[in-house]
This record gives sequence, structure tokens and C-alpha cells, in this order.
Amino acid sequence: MDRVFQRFAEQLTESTHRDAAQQSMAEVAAALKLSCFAYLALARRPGSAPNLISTYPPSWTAIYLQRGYESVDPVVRRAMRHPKPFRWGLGFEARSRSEAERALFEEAAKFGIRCGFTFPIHDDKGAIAALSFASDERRSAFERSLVEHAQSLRLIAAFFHAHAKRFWTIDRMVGGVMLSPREYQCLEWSACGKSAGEIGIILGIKERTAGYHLDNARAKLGVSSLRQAIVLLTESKSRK
Amino acid sequence: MDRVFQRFAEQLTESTHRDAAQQSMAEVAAALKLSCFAYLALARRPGSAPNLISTYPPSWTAIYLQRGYESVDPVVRRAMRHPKPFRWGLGFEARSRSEAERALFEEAAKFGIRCGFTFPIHDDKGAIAALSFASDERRSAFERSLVEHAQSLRLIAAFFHAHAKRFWTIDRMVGGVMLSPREYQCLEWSACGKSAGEIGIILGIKERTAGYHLDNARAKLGVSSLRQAIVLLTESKSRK
DNA sequence: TAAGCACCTGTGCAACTCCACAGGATGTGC
DNA sequence: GCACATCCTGTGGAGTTGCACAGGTGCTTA
Repeated sequence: MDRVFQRFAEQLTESTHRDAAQQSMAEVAAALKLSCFAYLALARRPGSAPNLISTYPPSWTAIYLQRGYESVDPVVRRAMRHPKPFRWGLGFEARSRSEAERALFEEAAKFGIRCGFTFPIHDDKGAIAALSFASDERRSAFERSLVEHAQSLRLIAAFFHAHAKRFWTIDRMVGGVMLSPREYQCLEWSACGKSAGEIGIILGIKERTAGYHLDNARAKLGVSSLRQAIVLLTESKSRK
Repeated sequence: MDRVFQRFAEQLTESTHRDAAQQSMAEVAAALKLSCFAYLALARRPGSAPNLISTYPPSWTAIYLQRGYESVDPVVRRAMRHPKPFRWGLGFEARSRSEAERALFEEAAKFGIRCGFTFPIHDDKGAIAALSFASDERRSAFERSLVEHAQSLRLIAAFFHAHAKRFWTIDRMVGGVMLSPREYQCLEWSACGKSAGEIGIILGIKERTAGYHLDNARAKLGVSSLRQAIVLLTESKSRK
């Protein structure tokens, strides 16, 4: 079992994409006979989409994200309220559950997500996430494993969250400055070695326009060369 | 306790220097009443110095490293043999201990390092390290904490190792490739926006020579433009 | 001794960057 | 309506990069 955790630590630390992180957690879940897992990081801004890394059935996760089900998920509600781990199942919080929440649970059940155990994550920066392990029915191996490894899984949840949040490269904040969508895009392509002419072809604009956006990016970042701008871009990417 | 581990995960993941990593572990040790800790990563090549991150008394660790005591440390010997955690104290492995090993233990005792608990780390890549918590005498709080948190501490050891080994990355390793001193230097200046002519003036070489080194750096890194090379340089710097 | 590596330097030239000038359109907030 | 931000496009020219050719020295290792 310790080789499993050792391997998880290595893989997660070295993961630079969400697929690798997902794989590292999937291996832990398999070794502990925990079926499937879902790590859900709630958006900072209400109404924005959360971020998910999961081995739940893709047909279910696609629907969940598309319909914004995190807003009517009683597991999420509970996880937001308190960082203490909890069990859930079909009768979970039945008395305080809305009709929409009940419908969500019934729909998830059709995809084999009927019961589970969730580790809420409230980090120092105010972000809230949850790591859940789910199953289609209560199995003694599943339960035994959770009890036996509860403390380790809490640590694993914390580390997974600390790494996973770096994958949400969303905003265009570079060197403390916000670039426009086009400026950011052109700078990214330049960092890939593309010339203004090539960027123009890629984005369907003139070479001159691509150059214009790169000029703007340099000016905003207060640097005199694209190379310096690219350093700032790369640094901001690795900080997230 | 979970806030302690949560905080540790955040701090360790975000640490870019050994001081930050040391601080993250020191806080865990303090919270668990585990006195001081020492993470020792053995060198791959026999005879080379190990790497140490520790809150042991600096007067002791300086002597330990200077005299190469890892080669006569029975704790290290045991940790190299098997990844199972173990306790040690003044009578540790007395029967198989050499005179030099006995002397080492007695010397450490003078610095207040008399007993402890060690988590050996054997990673997938063959590297061997050990995380130890030590004390000047056996205290019930120390023992109780170790028993209670043994499993978490094993995970913590694995994660600490996965992160700490990044600090020993040899200089001038960029994108998995080792650049020559001059190549690295010229690339660093280029990343600051300096042209080959300017680099030549700075380093007291001809513009042509600076360009030659930059050409070599690009070739070694397998990229076609300096911009791409600078991305790799910046990434490798932020990973250290 | 020969080979490999790192460092040094010269030439030429097409493509590209950086900086400067100029023009336009659209959408948003006050 | 006006100001601002973003996006779009044209011109010119000096300086620089990327790629190619060529030469050399000194040190280390098998």
C-alpha cells in the first residue's frame, strides 16, 4: 500500500496536465478498491462553471457540467458548509432536500452513482473543492477501505487540490497586467516560435495586425522585446 | 489537525526554495509535537554529498555533512535496506554496530539527538531518502503523536521527497538538456532582452560568438527560435 | 594519438522584429 | 454624444535573428 502512495506522490508532483493527475488518483482509487472518484473545484464567481477531474462515467459528468448541477447538488452544499468528511447515499439529507436535489440524485443513480464518501477541501485562499469516491452500492470492501485509509485520503485530497488548481489557466493576467484576448493569444503563439506572419495565418488576420497586438502586449508589460514578454508569460503560467 | 495538513500541502506545493519546504515541514512537526526533523536524500553516486533539509541543530548538521557521517550512520544503513519505518535510540542495532557508528550516536547525543523515528523513502527512480523526527529523550507526547499519525506521516514523507528532489536539480538543466556554461549564460541574457551584440559586449566576446552559443542552445533544446528556448529556460527556473 | 567537447571568430543573406507614422470600425460606460 | 478599449489594416526602415558556410585553440578521456 505504501508503494501506491509513494507512486501517487511522484506522479502527482510531476503531472503537468490534468490527465496525468487524473491517472495518479485513479490508481490510488483502484488500489484501495474505491471504484471511481470525482474532484470538483467550485468556481470563485457564482454562476461560473466548476472544474472537474473525474473517473465517474463521462456520460454523467458531461450532463452534470452542462446543466450546472453543482448548484443543486446536496453533496456540494454540505461540502461548502463544513470541511468534515461525510458519507452520502440515496437518502442523504432527505429532509432538507429540494425537489431538484432529489431529481439530481435519482438521475445520478441511473449512471451508477448512488453512494459515496466526500472529503471537502477548504483551502487557505478561500477556494472550496471536494474529492468524492462513489459506488453503485454499499460494498464492504469499499467501506472498509475508507475507514482504514480515511486519514491518508484526507491528506491525498489536500495534495490533489494543491496541484490541480494550477491547471485552471483561465485569465490573461501576465506580469501583473491584464492583456486583451487577442494580445494574449498572439503572445502565446509567439512563445511557440511563430512569427507575426505565421500568427496572422493561424488566426486569420494580417501579419500587421498580429504585430500590432504583440506591440501592444510589449507596451502593456513594459518591456522592449518579445523575449522579455515571453518570460513574463511563462512565469505567470507556471505560477498558477 | 486537518488545517495543519491542508496548510502543509499548500505551502509545500508552492515552495520554490528549500527554505519554504523546510518551513512547511517545521510547522507540521511543531503541530504534532515532534521536536525537530531531518530529511536526508542520499547521493546517487557513492562518495557524493547527500542533500539535507532539517531543523536539527545547525551545529550538528554542519558536522554531519562535513565529515560525511551518512556513511557511518546506522539509521541510514537501516533506511537503505528496507522502506519500513523504524524507531531508533542510543542502543539501536547495538550488536551489528561498528565503533564508528557508536561514536556517531554518542556525538549526536551531545547535540540532543538521542532517539527518534525514521520513515525511509525508496522512490520509483531508485533514489533513497529518509525523513526522521528526533528528540533528546523519549516523551509520551512524541510517541503518542507518532503512533496516531504514522500513516499520514508516511504520505507526508513521500510528498516531501517528491518536491524536495526538485531542489537538487543540477544547474543549467533546461528542458531536460544540459547546456554548457556559456550557452546558459547567453540564453539568460537573451531572456533579458539583450541582442547577441549586447551580450557580446557584456561578456567580453564577439557578437558572432554570442550568436554561436545561442545557436548551440537552440540546437540542443531542439527548437527553432530563441523565443521557444526562453520558454524552456523560464519553465526550468520556475520548477527549481 | 585521436576524438569529443567547449570556447572563440570570420563571412553572407533572407526573414523577422521593433519602432514609427497613418487610417478605420465596433462596443461599452458615463 | 463622447471617450475609451479592442480589433483591424496600411506604409517605411534600421537593427536583429536564423541559417549557412568557414576557420581556430585548449582540455579531457579512451
